[in-house]
Amino acid sequence: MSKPSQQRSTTDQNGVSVIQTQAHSSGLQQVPQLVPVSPGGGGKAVPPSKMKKTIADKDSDEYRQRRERNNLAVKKSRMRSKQKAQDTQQRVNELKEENERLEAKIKLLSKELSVLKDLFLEHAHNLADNVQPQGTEAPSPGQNNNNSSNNNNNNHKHP
DNA sequence: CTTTGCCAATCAGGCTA
DNA sequence: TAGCCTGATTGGCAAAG
Repeated sequence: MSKPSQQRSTTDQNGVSVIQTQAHSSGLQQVPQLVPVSPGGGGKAVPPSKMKKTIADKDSDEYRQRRERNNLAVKKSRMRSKQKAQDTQQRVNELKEENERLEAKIKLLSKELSVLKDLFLEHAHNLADNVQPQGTEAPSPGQNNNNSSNNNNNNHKHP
């Protein structure tokens, strides 16, 4: 939205751009960047000794192109950073929802287990009551009851 | 106060002599 | 392997909304 802030630019038309970077009031940074500019424009590095000559050659096309590329890279980088943050937040929300679903499932299954336990215990008690009627002792181990007509009331029928 | 844009410094990885 | 090159990242600042 906002636009050029720190640069007063005069004529940015055909390569000839006079852009003056406003010195930051704080004066903390703005150390001139070493911009390698080779005479032939080959793009090759310039030895440090010659570099000083071309320091902060802010009027050069080389400089402007470099700035423009960097500005694009900055935009790209910050967009990615933003996207990553959004993705992370979305993932957090998804995991929270999944957690809630799983908690609900645990609750349901616990309830089901409780009901089944109760049924089992009730059944077990009924069995115990039928196998050992009141006032009757269990037969002694060595004494086999060979009476076939005896009706033992156990419900243990295995089909 | 937040957003947007720019600048400069620095980092990281590929390339070359 | 050292030095260079370039895109990516980061911090600071200013202006606009």
